[in-house]
Amino acid sequence: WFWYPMVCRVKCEEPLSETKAGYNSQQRVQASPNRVQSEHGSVHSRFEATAHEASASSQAIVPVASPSSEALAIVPVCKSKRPVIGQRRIRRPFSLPEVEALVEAVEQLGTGRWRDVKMLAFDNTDHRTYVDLKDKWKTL
DNA sequence: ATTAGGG
DNA sequence: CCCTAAT
Repeated sequence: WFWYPMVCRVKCEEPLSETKAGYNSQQRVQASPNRVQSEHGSVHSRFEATAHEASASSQAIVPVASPSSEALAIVPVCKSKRPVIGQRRIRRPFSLPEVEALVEAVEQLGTGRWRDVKMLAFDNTDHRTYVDLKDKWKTL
């Protein structure tokens, strides 16, 4: 017996139709009601998920009788088809106060310093990352 | 971790 | 919002 190393690069992804197709769609089914969208966590969990997907290749050491070629079959390691942790964040239209805060922050810091903008006007708003602020400015 | 832009 | 090449 040999401990034959096999590297599975099967990415756990859903059909494009379900994931990307449209968070714009009105009928977009909201996240399962059981997962409370606490203002916290949702942001970080997304990052963790991203970091995980980045190295989506999971390795596994599998025992095999002989180094024959047929023993190299690739077997999916991912079980759950839809990891809850990787859920796309729910849509949250910017409120008028948020827009004002963003504008005022940019007036002082200017563009290109979204990290500081976030720190200045959205330091205690977990669901808005500096990338979100940058995107919002783009929209405005 | 941030920036900067396209997806 | 997401994804990600460059920094």
